[in-house]
Amino acid sequence: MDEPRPLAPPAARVTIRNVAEDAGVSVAAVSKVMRNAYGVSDALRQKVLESIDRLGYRPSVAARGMRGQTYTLGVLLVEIANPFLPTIYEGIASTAEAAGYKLLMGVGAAKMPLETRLIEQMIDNHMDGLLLIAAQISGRTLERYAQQIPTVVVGHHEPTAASFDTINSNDIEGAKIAVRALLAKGHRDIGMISLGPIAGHEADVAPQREIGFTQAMAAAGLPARIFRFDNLDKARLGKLEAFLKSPDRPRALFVWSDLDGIPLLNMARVMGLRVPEDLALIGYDNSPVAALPLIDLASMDQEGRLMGRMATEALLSRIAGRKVAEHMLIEPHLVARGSF
Amino acid sequence: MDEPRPLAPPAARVTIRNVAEDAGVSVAAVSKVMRNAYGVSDALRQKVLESIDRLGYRPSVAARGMRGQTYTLGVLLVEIANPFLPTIYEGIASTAEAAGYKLLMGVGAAKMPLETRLIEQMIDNHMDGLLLIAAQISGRTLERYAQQIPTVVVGHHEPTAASFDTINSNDIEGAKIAVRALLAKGHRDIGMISLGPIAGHEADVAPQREIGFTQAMAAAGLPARIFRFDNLDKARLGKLEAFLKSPDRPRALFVWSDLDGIPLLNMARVMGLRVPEDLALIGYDNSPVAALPLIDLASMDQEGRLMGRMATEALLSRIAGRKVAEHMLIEPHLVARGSF
DNA sequence: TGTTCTACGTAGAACGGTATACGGAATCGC
DNA sequence: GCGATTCCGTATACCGTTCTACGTAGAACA
Repeated sequence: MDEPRPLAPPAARVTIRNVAEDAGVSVAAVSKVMRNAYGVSDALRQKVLESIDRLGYRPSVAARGMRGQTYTLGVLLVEIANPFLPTIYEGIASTAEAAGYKLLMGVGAAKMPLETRLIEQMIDNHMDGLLLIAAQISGRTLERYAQQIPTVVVGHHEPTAASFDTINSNDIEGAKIAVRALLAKGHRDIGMISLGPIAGHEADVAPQREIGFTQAMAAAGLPARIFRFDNLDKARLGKLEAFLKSPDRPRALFVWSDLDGIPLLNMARVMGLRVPEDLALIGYDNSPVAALPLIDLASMDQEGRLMGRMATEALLSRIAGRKVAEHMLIEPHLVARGSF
Repeated sequence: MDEPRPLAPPAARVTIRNVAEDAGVSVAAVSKVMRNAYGVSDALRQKVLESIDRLGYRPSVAARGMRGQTYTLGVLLVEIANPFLPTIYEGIASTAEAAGYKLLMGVGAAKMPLETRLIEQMIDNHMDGLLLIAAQISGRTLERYAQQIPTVVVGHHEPTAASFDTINSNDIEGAKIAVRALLAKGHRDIGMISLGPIAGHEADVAPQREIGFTQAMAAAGLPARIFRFDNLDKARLGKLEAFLKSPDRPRALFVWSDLDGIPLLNMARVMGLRVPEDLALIGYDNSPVAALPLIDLASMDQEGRLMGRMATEALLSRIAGRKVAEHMLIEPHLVARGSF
């Protein structure tokens, strides 16, 4: 064996200098062509493009970031397993690609310190903008970061935020739609399964849905019973089961998310309850599993693709210079299935 | 309104120079502390660390990447909706974090040109290494990229690759285990649902599982019937249904992935077939949905967390200088449930 | 024809770090 | 006590781009 060389130079990169030399022009000229900036003749552009093609040149994002744009957007996801993220991501990806932007993602795992580190990491990578999907961070912290980098937030209600945009499903209205659908089927004893009590600041979607639920029930002159189960509680499934078995549980349930709705429906059937006769259910997110015939869980659809597209468009316009914040709500709709 | 200012300077960044000035030392000294490089006294380190803390300094990844390391690993996922990726990702994330590396992800959407662009993007971002999860790219292309950046591939069999490592589940053995389990329950008329015919090069997991299936059936002296359904075919569900209805379909099925296994099981029950009496099923990936009592689909578990950890460790050792390729197989195990 | 524009192209500083070469002080070996 | 070695810290080149300032040539204008 030979000496422990310090990482043999791996196939030297083609740089802008090589292109300039090959095309017989200045480095700045090549840079201009890359950014299709002002002041390049067709003849020069042609020469440069040929050299770029011949040499297979790709600009270094890192080097670019030091002075100009990186044409990269950072996407921060709560957690990777969440079933309604893919549709949002689709909307983001197609819009970003059409605009010539690349995406790079980080996963926050629903832990705050990790999320802030990821945001900082994306700032450190000189990304041009940030898309936060269902992030848990507080609005104040977000305001601070948003002053350093154009930011758009999805799935986090912060309607008074000044330095970033928010795109949300109209969660209040969504809950009302679900309640009205249950009422229309003749149900009166309606409860809600929600998240909490810890994650309970109004920015999150669950409290918003609670508001809608409470209002819709009040409008019908009915009492609003809300049952909250902690997301991180390991015994959560057991508690949900105990809840189903309790004698005075509601006959119909609006469930804040299919994440809880699917296991609930599942347990109910296994316990021998007839759905919807003994227990009616409407969930939220319209996750793919809810659509399985064996599950057949009615659910509120959030138009994830549209949310993704709108969020990305907002971010691009912010990058282009917009300063005034935009806060948008998208109307959800009910996907009716056999569970209610 | 005022003039269209060119993006008001957003809260000037704290640079290494500010820290140096604040601590009264040279820029190089600060750099050394950051990289805990050789040649710093405790006293100096202390001063610098205090300044870093006071000023809230974070090094720019982009600037770092131009000469040194970025301490960032790129993770390329086939597609975001795949249910067995989260466990792999968990293994990757915990290992990388423990080693002081950050992660940034890209989603290939199972499209080759997109995948190559993402790999190039990660190279352009000066990432220190690449983790490709179930990428579709050909081995030859991978060899080329792997010479530019340390690379480890997961879920893609390429046992002779010289310039990158591969970490895989032992898909041949996994299929054999499933077949043996079906045989042990007395099933003889066993078929396999696989992917194809397009994606059919041996590097992918489905053909590997076909090999194991064929060998195990041959060992039992039974004929091996394989039914392939195209992944991208919009009418795929309809074809699966037609398959279930055909009179000579096998009584037991080994299904290459829960992605097909769950809809199959679902359709079977809806059609009134008894599982496992009329149709026995074993899937692959042990996705969370398979574990739902209403589904209760037996499935091969790939030890995703372990795969993620091993892949990351391999990548780190490659970054540290290892040049000889490693190819590892992890033994899967059956999670027995009521479906067979 | 001389002067002012405009369009094109270039040189060189800047970005924020890392790596290398080097100088001075303290320690070591004999 | 002296040269050699080790330890610590600094100065400076360098990474690959973009951006600013400027020079030059041809066109337009008077």
